Amino acid sequence: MKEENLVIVESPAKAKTIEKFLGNEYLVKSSFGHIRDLDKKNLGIEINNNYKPNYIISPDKKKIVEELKKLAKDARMIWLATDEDREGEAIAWHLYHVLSLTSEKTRRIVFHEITKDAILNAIKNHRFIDTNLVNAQQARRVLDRLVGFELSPLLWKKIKPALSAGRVQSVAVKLLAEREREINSFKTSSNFKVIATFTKPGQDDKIIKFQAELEKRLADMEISRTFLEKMKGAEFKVSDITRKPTKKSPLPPFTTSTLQQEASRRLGFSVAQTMAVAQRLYEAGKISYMRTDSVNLSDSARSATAKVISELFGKKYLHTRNYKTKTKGAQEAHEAIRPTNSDLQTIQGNVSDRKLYELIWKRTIASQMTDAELEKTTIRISNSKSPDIFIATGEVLKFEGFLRLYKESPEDDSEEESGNLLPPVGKNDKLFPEKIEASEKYTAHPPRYTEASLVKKLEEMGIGRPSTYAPTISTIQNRQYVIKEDRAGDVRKCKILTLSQNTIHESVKEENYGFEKAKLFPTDIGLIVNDFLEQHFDSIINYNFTATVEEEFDLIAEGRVDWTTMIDKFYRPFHKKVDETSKTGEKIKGERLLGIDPESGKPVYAKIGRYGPIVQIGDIRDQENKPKFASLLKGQSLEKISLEEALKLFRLPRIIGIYENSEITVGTGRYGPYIKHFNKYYSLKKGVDDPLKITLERAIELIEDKRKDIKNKIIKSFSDSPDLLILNGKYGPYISLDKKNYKIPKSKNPNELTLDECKQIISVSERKTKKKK
DNA sequence: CAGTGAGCGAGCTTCCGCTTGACTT
Repeated sequence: MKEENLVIVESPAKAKTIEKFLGNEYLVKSSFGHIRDLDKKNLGIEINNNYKPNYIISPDKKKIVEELKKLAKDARMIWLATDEDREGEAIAWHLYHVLSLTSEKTRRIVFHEITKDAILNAIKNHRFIDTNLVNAQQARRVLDRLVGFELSPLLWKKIKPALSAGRVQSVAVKLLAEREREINSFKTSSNFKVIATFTKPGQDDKIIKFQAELEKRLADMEISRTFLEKMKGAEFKVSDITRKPTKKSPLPPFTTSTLQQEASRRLGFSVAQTMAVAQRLYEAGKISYMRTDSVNLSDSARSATAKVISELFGKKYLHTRNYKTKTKGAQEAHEAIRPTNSDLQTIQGNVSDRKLYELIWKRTIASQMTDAELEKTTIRISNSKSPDIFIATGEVLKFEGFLRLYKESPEDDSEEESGNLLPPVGKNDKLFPEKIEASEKYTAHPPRYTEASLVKKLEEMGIGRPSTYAPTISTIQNRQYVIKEDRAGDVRKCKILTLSQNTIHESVKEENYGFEKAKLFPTDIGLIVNDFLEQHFDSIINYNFTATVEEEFDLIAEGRVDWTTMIDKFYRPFHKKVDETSKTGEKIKGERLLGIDPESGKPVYAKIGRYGPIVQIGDIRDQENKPKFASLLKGQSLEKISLEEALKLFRLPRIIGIYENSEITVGTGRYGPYIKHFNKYYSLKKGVDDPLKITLERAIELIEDKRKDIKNKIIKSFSDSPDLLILNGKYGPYISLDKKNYKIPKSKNPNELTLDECKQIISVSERKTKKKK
């Protein structure tokens, strides 16, 4: 009798696992997350009916809901086993109503780990749906909808269509905008770092070389020179030695956010890629659930881990521990991300799957290993000519502990890098400097965010959830508030003064700096939207907003505040502000006057145009001479572009030469820089070609490349009908005619299609699309 | 994937959190 008991969880993979634990009088099904949501067609909330939410069954859930309805009807008892957090409670509540359940045949159960004991225990301790917690979720949902669906249309009206704003995404953009401006206003300075290289005879007459750094940095070149002059003929001795034992503890097992960070740092994964791989591993039963904010391991997982450590490394390396989460607002409905089978060090599968799995395995095992023990030695070195002190530090690993398995940073992996090996010295030992070098060091601006470091920051601020980190990062890129890219660095000169053999030598070293790899840059639109929101809706995108409303959601969950009262208090002033802002002022274009064009005497502006950032010579109101426009190039921004750079852009389009008796021109259009030849367009390679500098040779190369590509793309053409082509596209072969594309049935070989067959495929598909309409 | 412009004004866009597929022309 499988129909006796119906258990509903959120994830199908979880359902499969649980079914194994429970006897066959239990049928375990999943809801695939939320089954209902606010109506998307309008606000989905009846403002004047005490904020009554208008829930509708999500289109992609209709099938599963029908199935669950049927099963629930036949079952004797329904166990709602969704996650024990706000969202999980709401899912249970929606199920209860949508499936028309009754309190007699419904039980609410919860467990935080998927083990037999945990589940049987949950069944014993069943309860009923917590309405207060459900109401806290409704408040969360309604608030997010109100903010998103009132602010977004305001942006369409004031800035441009299809933009968006929200409690989470707008804060993410704000973080990037603020950091970018910090970087723009950062003034680089330099000072001099002084390093002395000493030699000391070690065991077996081996000479040990080691370095010591001057305790303070010197302000400039002249001061450095004076200092080195003073060091000529100075005598050095050890004035003090300290040895201090230190410990390094392992990091806790992975949460969604820390997994994303480590996979980014060590494997170079984007956050979306990490989640896609983790999802595969989860569905294959290799790892526990990958969307979690908990660092907790179940008792059984911990003892399995302990067994592995004892077997692989011995008891000496075992130190089981419980980690406590420090994350604000963590709901801890699941375990940490861990391997389901601790014995499995690696898995079959593609490279990414294997690498991510091994990372998870190592981190989990290491979390239950002993601390690493180190000894840090500090040698202070004084000299006869000045009171200044040189300091040499070195670290020796006494016991590797968890480091045997999991190095803290990728750099730790290279053994010899671990630096300065110090010689055995005693107090008052004399030391002889081989050379002393003062080299110029520049201060660095605050780092730009990567996808992963932005997630980390959001998590620290308690904004967003494990299930939304990756989608949020995608959203701000899709809206083109932010672009992820590499940017070329620059070269600068570092002055070096070297004292050796009693003479001072001056040299210059070139240093690369400022190279950015896969960093997030706010775009002009991102900055303008952010400024607009900051100006009018600071209270919403303020870093404290989420924290404050979370406190209120907690009060609702405790039954101390009515959720509609809370929403009303928020909505009234908010909506008033939206109305006011909507009425006043005109479109925001981020316009900036750059200066006067020396040729025409007209003003030059930078602003957002219909298709993105542009520069403009002349006024729009000038009826006789319409203004001239030019698009900004990649890497340029409205905020930073200078008059000189702007004027250069007007040199496009320009003719760069003749090829095949026809002019080649270079310009920039709405899709970026291009070259034009015979009325055909060829895009320039992003990040490689500069339209202001491109040569005729390179342009011809691009034209020939594109011609080759087109040739390779054509599988078949017909002389009777030159417009009809069989092409090789991203999704395989297809037929192209009059800018429309048609799918080739799987049964046909594209190489053998005749013209008549093609025409038939086209007419069949035309008929189909007509029918749809 | 193809496209390389700049006041005609239709109808559309959008939030955050739960969870996985379908299959591109």
